[in-house]
Amino acid sequence: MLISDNIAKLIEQMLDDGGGLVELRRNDLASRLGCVPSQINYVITSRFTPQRGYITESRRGGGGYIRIVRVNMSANEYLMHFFHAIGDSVDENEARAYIANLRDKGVINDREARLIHASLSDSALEKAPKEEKNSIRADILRHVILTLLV
Amino acid sequence: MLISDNIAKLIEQMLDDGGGLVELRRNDLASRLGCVPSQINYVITSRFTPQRGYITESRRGGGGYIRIVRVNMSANEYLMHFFHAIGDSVDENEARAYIANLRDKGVINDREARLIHASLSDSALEKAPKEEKNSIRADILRHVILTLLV
DNA sequence: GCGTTTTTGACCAAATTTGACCTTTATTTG
DNA sequence: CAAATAAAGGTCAAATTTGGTCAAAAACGC
Repeated sequence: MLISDNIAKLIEQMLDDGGGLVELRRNDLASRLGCVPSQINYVITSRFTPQRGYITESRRGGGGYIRIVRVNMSANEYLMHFFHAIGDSVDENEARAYIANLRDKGVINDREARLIHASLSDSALEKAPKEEKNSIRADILRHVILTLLV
Repeated sequence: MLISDNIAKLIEQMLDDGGGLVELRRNDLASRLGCVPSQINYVITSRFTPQRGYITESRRGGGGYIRIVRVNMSANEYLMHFFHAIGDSVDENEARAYIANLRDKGVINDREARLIHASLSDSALEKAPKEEKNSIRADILRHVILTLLV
């Protein structure tokens, strides 16, 4: 297992323990997991993004910290949030992140998540011209989200 | 026997062992079989296609992999009937008819039907070039149906 | 011989890991 | 109190580790 995955797993754990909120010390975490401190930043910027439903903030200096909050909204709020967050281009990984999020929040179930992913996968869109693939994906995702709104 | 056939045979073997799912490292497999890595791609794109009932996805970078899922084509008679009926072009009306049929047969529920329709609608695919719109729709529909079989 | 499939390899793209150097904030010291 | 120092966290780019693409060459089948 990758170091980054371990870092992410531990942070998720801490979020669970903290009811969706965690405040960590970057250097502690890094030395606990045997990695360089900047790798913590890498994991946070690559995995704990707003698109995946997290908000982060931090502070330097003595008593510094990194705070991560798992966003919690109603299903419709989530859908609206994502609907607006979708720009005019979404790559497969972003799509995956959105879908995983909706599934984790219980807005869609597993089967629906797989269904939506199938529609948005690179593989399904392979015939679309490269330049437009991501904007088509964004359009599909937007349509799907509208469909889910009550 | 062709190298490609050996690669395919080994992957099938791995799929058997993994209950229809395998995650492989391209470079490992290539060196194990004494071929160049790109030949693995060739085999996957020429033999492990959605049309033949396989779904693939991959990731680059550290911890990268190629994942292949083999769908159980005999799991659902109705779905397979539709799956095989899909040509390489599906217009919105045909798509609607497919979806309605699947819903009437109880293979998908109302919400799923709406979800799938959202992905296949002309409106969602408006950015796709006119000449390819219907073949992209066919690809998406195929992927969706495979997903329902998993 | 000709068209298709397979084989190869050079070059590309993406994700991760590391480390040197930078900025901000709190605390200590004169 | 102001300056110095210590204690965080931030940035960025290079190196590394994977897989992807594409086109030329070779092999195959008719």
